[in-house]
Order: sequence, then structure tokens, then C-alpha cells
Amino acid sequence: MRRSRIDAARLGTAQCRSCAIRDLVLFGDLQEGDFDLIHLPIDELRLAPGAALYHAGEEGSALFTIRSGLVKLVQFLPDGTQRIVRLLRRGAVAGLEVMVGRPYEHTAIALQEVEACRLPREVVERLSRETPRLHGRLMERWYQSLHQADEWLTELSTGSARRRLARLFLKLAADAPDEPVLLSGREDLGAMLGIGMETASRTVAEFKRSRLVRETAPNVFLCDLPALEAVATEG
Amino acid sequence: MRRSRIDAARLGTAQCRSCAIRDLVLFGDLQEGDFDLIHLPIDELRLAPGAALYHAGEEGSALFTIRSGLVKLVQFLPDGTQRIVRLLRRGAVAGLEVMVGRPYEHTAIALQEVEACRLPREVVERLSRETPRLHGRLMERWYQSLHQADEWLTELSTGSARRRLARLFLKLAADAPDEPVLLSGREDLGAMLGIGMETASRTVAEFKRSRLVRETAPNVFLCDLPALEAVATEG
DNA sequence: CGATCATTTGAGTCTGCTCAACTAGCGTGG
DNA sequence: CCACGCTAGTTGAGCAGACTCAAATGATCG
Repeated sequence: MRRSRIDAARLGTAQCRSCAIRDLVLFGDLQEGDFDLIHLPIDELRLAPGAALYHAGEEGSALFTIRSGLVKLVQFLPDGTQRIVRLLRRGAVAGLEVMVGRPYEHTAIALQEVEACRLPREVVERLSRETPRLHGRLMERWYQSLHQADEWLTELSTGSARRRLARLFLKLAADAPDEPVLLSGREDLGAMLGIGMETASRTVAEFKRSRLVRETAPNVFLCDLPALEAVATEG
Repeated sequence: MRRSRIDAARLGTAQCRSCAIRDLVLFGDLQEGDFDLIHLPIDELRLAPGAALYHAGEEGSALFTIRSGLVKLVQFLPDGTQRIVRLLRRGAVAGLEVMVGRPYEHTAIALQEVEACRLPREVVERLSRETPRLHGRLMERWYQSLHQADEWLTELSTGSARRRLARLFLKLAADAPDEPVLLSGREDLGAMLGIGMETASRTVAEFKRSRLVRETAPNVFLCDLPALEAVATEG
């Protein structure tokens, strides 16, 4: 409970037809005629770090496609602590649960500068009814979420803090091995790995001493991937 | 790796129209005409405890609806240990990933006597294309799996062993508060809660001493739900 | 420059892990 | 029928990793 809600700036109606990352997103393989079925505006949003896309428990009326940046899905436990259950990156979809009439399950918070598209539920429903292509893509997104959830449990919530942290770095570095990994503070780090934030801090410090990572600026890490791989599997 | 595969007995082709638990299952709200679209046999299976519905990595050609009993979804970690990522009960669907062309993610093993229906992927695909009702039901199942995955992480993989165990009992007792809870051994218990089997054993023993549960027969437990509730939240 | 927040570091405690021994139940084969 | 071996579970002892509480340091922003 450390940050107040910062409302997203609404940028304007997105041009899906000419979307730059069209092959990644939910509407990726719509065809010309399909776009005519979009009868409500699809807004493009930009969120500052710390801003929320939506909050747990809200009756949702839209899904979101992440265009760039990183979003955390947070679940608040009865005792007040919080746990990060998933991270969403470019191409991922947030809020699928509104498609089955449920309120949002988590609170979705930007960890970095985030660009996202807001897809009104009705638009997705209609398209999903009319075109089997979108229907398939939707299931694909459900699958990805579920797959990530299972991975999160087995890789980031199992084993020693060292192992978990190594696996997190590997996961974040995976699709851009040469880019530095951007994190958002030791508190979040702990909430992702299911460890205390002091332990997170100590473990990161130890990784820096062992030259497994190098923190070039606060929360910006250069990783020695092979070495991390070794830590993730053995010790 | 402690049990060899025991093949399920194939009982025969199911009669979906007259299914006893039709309101629970995937095909719950099909209508008369829809059944004509089923062009491949739907078999009904019965599995003994320890038998596998399918194995991780297999190219799947079918989904399964659980009619009765309890099934564990197991993920094997690189280091050989295993983790149970979900439990499936009456009405749940296993193997949704085949709907997006993926091999099975987990190994599905019966913990008790299990009855299940085998739904060929092609049948579900065809129905899902043709009837929006099934399409909705299918998304409902994805949602349930994802929801359970998130719960599993936040409730059964967070906090002390005492808390986790209490929450597991509560979860298993939830939909039949007066029935005893059936488990399948301390090893599995540990694999569900992400703790060692010795710790599982000790914690169960301690619950018995504190009269939180009573083990009327091996792996059959009567639970004091309010008391467990207290343990789950506070201590 | 002071206030606030994030991070680091320290010390002590406790939970859970590991290794190991021991018990109980059960089926098999002598 | 009993001895044996196998498996599952229990229990103990010692150790180590992670938690908690607390204090110190560092960074940022009015």
C-alpha cells in the first residue's frame, strides 16, 4: 500500500490496422472485414511506473494488451501482505477474466513506462463470436497465462532464494539476452519470489559480489547468463 | 518416479445426453442438435489410484472431464523432484493445452478411484466452432484453471507449513464440509505444499495432537474447520 | 537542508531441511 | 505359518537458510 493510483493518460483511439506489433497482439490475425466489427473505440494508454491498469475486485469492462513495458499482477493476501503472481510484457493480455464475467482477479500495476491498448469486452466478445481466428488467439492467451502461472510456481516459488533469484533474472533476460534487465525495487523482488525484502536485498548483494550480475544503475542489471544458469540448476 | 503406469480400463462410449453430472461438465449446455456434431466416440474411463491419464510431453489428442475422484497434475523439475501444481475434481477438465496444439504440460495421475470421460480434441474443436455455448464453457474452464493456479501459489505456497497445511485441508473440505478429506500420502502432501515430506509428516502429527484433524484411517481425515480456519489466517 | 523513503547490514531466533534410525503394515516365498 | 524385504510413515539431532527486529546508510525531492 505504498503508492496512490495515478490515472493513465488517454492517448486516443488506436489504429489496429496499422499496429506496429500486430503480429504479437490479440488482434494479430484479424482480416480486413473483421475490423468493421469493432464498434467501440480502442484506446491507447500510457502509464507511468506505479500507475494501475485496474484494481482487484473491480467489475471490469475491458481487457488490455500490453504494447511495451512491464506490468505486475498483484494479489493481496488476507493478512495485508502482497504477492506478485505474474508479470506481463509486450504482447501479453491482462484481464482475461472479464471475458467470463468475473471481476478483475488482481491489481495490475505498471513497473515501468507502459503502453497498452484498452479493448472493450464487448468488442472482443463480438469478434470472438464472429471470427474463429480471434477465438483461437484468445485461447492461446489463456494458455500463456496458465503456463506462466505454473512456471511461476515451480521456478520462482521453489528452492532457495539464490536459485529463485537466478531463475528470475534468466526469465527476464530470456527474450533479449543482451539488454539489461530492469527491476523495480527490492520490495517487489521479494513479492515475486515469495521471500522477505531483506533476503532479496542480501541475495542481490551477494550476486553482485560474485559478479553474477552488475547493477549499472539502480534496478538496472547486466547479467552473466551462463553463470546464473549454473546457480539456477545446481547450487 | 515411484509407480509404473497402469493403463486405464476403457469402459465404453459415454452417453453425453443422459450424463448424470451434465450440468457440471464441459458439454453441460449443449442442445439436441449439437450432439450430432460429435463424430468420434467419447469414451468413459475408470482409473485405479496411481494410474495416469496422460504424461507430460505427450502429444495429446484428447481432453478429459473428471466425473469423480481426484487427479493430481504433477510437474517434474529439472533436478528430479516433483511438484503438484493443481488438483482436479469432479467437473474439472484436464489437458486444455491440447486445444492450442501443445503437448501435455503435466502428468495427470489419479489419487483415488477416478472416473473420467475422454473427449477427442477434434470433437471439442468442432463443437467450439459451431456452438457459442461450448465456446463460453471452454473459456470458463480456462478461467477456473488459472484461478486455481493463482490460489495455489498464494495460499498453498506462502507462509509457514502449518498455515499451508491448514489451508489445504480447508480447500479440500470446502465443497463437502461433512465428508472426511481423503489424501494420498505424506509425499504428495509435501509436493503440494512445497515442503519436505518429513515436515509434512511432523505437521500432520502436530495437527492430530492439537485435535485440528483426526485420522480415522490412513489418509482419511476428519477436520475441525473453524479451528483450521484460525490457523490458516493467524498462526 | 531536512524529511522521507529505499536499501543495506547486523544480530539473534526459529522454521524447515538433511541425514539417519526406527517402526508399522503388507505381501511374497520358503 | 513365519521370516524376509519392501514401502510408508514417524521421530530425532544438528544445521542452515530465511525471518524479524533494529539500526545505519544513502538517495531524492521539496
